[in-house]
Amino acid sequence: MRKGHSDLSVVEEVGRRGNMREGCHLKKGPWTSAEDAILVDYVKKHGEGNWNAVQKHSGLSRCGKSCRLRWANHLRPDLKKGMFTPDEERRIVELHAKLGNKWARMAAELPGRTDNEIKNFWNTRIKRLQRAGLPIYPPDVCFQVNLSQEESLASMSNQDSFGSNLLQSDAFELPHVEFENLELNQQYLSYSPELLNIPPKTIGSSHGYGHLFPMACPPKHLQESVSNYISMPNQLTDFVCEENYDEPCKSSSPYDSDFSTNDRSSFGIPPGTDALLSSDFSPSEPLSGLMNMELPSYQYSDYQQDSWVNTSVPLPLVESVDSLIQSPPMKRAKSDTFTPQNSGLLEAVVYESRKLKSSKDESYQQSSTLMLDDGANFPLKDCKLEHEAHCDSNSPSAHSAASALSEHTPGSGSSSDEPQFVESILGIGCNSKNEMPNQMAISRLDDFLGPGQFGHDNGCTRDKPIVTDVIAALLGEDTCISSTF
DNA sequence: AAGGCGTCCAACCGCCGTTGA
DNA sequence: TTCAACGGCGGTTGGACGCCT
Repeated sequence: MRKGHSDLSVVEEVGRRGNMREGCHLKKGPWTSAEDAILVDYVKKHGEGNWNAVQKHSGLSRCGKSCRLRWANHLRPDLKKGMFTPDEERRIVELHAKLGNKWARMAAELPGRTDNEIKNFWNTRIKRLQRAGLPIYPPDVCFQVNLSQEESLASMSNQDSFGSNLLQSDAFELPHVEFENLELNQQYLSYSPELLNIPPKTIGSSHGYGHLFPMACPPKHLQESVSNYISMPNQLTDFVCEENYDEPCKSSSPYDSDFSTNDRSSFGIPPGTDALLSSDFSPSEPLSGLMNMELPSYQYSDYQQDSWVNTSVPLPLVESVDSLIQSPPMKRAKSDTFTPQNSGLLEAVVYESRKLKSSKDESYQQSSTLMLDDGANFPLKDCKLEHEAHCDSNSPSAHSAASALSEHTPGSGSSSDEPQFVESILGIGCNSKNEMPNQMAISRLDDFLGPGQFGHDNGCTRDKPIVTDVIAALLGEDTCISSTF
């Protein structure tokens, strides 16, 4: 019980809502110990459930809902009180990566914990990470989630020949990329946590999660060392390689040892998951302020469509990478690489005008990127619209996709969002190389468009050649880039 | 000491699915 | 089949508290 609430007000319940009857005088506000005792006594005698009867039989001036909530969150004998243990925290992160904001389901997996507790924990954690500009999922969690989801995806798609073929192939083959020259591990390890812009509380509180997260603005020398690796443009600025600074980064798995394959996960986005459908995400950008917190599992930041441009054109110059790296992320988000994603209408207009201008001025490669951009717009927009009419709103992916469509479109419907749309489908927003083998990308497109829609007879069929061209172009360049390393 | 600010968390709100009459 | 009651769930609110200046 909180202090200072002895003066509980008795309020007239409007009776319009829920199960409250009109005219009933029901208490609101904090519960007193006397009320608790009454409720406990009642439940002991009658068991849980039938909460509206509590008021009738026990004289409690509380609505059934309130009784249920009180019991479930505070009076249940099996409740575990106190701070979350490190294991529990980790479990919550994993579960959230898998389930999204399904607090009740998460609570079911954590004996003695309530959905409210977990929700509060998550929300404060999210806020903390947001402030620090950090991704919300640690790499290992992302990887685990990805693995499990890949497995379930594989089993689910047995009936779908298209998907099945993809999955039976090396759809999720992780390209082997080596970074012999990359001494990032060592370099990162040499940094003490205080170098990171992470509040000490964050670092310490999550037992390994806080300091695991990338920082928004790494130290200059780190940026410089990182900038040598143009394969990892700005993402690297945010990357902290492994869970513990005080231990060398171990290459316990391809995932762990390979930046190029794990960088998506490194930024808190489980690869091969709904996140790819729900939105583009940007590991290279902090999540600060712009992240949609509701996203199932794979919260995303709504910007960074430039990253796909970065990866779909030939390798950027080192200088440009440097400039990217050395630009404070938030500043960059509003600078010349900004997108209207989270901006106002005015910015969307400016973005459009710049895009138009650049289509005239830019070099072949740049313009080809824009062509990709625009080429992708067209068919996918059609498909998108058709899909919206067809998709099962109950399906998580459909929901995610719908979210992506709606939430990605500030001021609703700026076509400049379409590249992001494509990007989000293909999952190349954060890092186009390696992690997205061609077939996987197509598989995701198929997922997005609906089971079997892509590549089958459906409303999008007429656009398929264009779509595939776009994908091929993207992936071709992807492949090209990845093979460079 | 006091005010501002951020964090925590209990409780409420409103929507939705289920159930039973 | 319809409708109301109920219960579950996720989002949001607002007060207490602690830290900082």
